[in-house]
Amino acid sequence: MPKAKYDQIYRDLKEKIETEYYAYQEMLPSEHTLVEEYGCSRNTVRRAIAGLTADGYVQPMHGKGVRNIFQPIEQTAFTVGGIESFKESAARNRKVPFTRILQFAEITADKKIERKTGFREGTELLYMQRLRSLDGKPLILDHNYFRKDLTPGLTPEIAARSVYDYLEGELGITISTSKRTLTVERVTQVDEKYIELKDYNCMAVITSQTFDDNGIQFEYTQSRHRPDYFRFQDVATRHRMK
Amino acid sequence: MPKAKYDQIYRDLKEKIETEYYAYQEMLPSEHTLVEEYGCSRNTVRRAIAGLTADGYVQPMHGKGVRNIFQPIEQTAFTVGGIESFKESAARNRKVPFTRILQFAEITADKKIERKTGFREGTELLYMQRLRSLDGKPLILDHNYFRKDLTPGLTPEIAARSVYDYLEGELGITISTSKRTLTVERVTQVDEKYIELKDYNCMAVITSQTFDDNGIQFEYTQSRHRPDYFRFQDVATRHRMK
DNA sequence: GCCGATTTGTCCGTATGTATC
DNA sequence: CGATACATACGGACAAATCGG
Repeated sequence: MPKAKYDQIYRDLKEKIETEYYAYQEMLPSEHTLVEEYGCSRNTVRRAIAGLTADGYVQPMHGKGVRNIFQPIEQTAFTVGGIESFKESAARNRKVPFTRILQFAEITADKKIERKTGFREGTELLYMQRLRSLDGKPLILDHNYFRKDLTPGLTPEIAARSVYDYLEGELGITISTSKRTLTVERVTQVDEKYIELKDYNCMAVITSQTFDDNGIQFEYTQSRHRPDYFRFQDVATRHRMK
Repeated sequence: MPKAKYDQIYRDLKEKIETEYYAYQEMLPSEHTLVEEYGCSRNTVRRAIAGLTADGYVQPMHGKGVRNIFQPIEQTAFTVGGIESFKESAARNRKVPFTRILQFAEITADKKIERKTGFREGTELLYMQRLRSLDGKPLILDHNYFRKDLTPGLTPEIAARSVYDYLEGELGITISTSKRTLTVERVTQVDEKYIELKDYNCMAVITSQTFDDNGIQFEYTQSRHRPDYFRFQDVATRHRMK
């Protein structure tokens, strides 16, 4: 729970933007004004604005001001954004989540697994396969690999509820960085068996390596989504070239 | 061309990480050390490190140091990352690009286009449809909408080379933010006509709204990729909850 | 367990540069 | 040209986490 001042300002401005207290395309108050409003230094205000910029909420313009460029999004499909557990995503998308464990096993990484997951050969791993349903419809098939030594006491029961709740709540692990790759792959027999695919022959696939606050990878996941319920969102800023 | 000191340091460290001058999982020199090396203030060093953190290159650990968590990626498919023109992406993926113009027309936004693109009804637009090939293989189908008043003098000839070169070079437009949505959609007749899809019945689709440095949207693009040559990469950091 | 040294995190005040109006 | 606004940079202070003795 960050009580940092810049984070308070960040959240306050974010809410004012989301609730359209500031209109789309409107200028925010100047940094100088915000400094007086919040009773802080200019650096602190700038830090909050930097966060909103990274989120694609505002765009600072040299010499002119900071423009609100936030537009609310339509939430039809299942939208993926930052690092979230399935449970959190479901709540944000206002769906009722359900998880069914298909497999749960302890394995040791071999060369093949090393290439795929990034875990060194010989690493003790927990492997699980989970079918995720939203509002009763099976939509997502997850293949997880957790480092066993970093996730002690992880049982199928926990896996059916929320692994992240357990890791963050019980074990005190801080989840920090996730490197993700998004591809489109052919359906497998397992996909077909558990997910109603109509005539789709592809799945939207997110593979991710997740690191804790020590920079140690504790998870590798492949998450296979039914195409028509998948949506991934992102804001990019152009890096000045050369 | 940014000559900012923090950017110099950012690039220098980035290169040292990419060339494995610092090994994977190794600690970078402390901020204090870097301050002396580069002859700058601590804030400036910290700003460079913040950039590397956002890129997923390093992970700072309170009280311990900054760890290198960069791993080079295998470049088999066509990898998409930040905001890039097709030409730039092709160069980064070491492929020879070719563009064929399928359509080029001036249109006026109606209600339907407004909903899709975010451009207000009545806005004068340039619409173009382009087939992109890499190493001779047709792989990507682009549908672009540009605001006509912001992109004067844009011809089919320019569209065949690089629109971004023209906008940034000739018109002096600064491209800054892009909001992207990634979905998987069924193939259309146009897809089938121009792209060798084997038996795939889906395409990887990136839709994006791009803004200039005034926060004005000047482009809407839908970019349809052949699944087996598509790869999207991303680094996410977990926001502390509540 | 305590203490001090090291390292990163937060915040402040100020100065100067640059773009806009 | 001056006023305003954001961008960069510096230096200092204190807090919080880590580590070694």
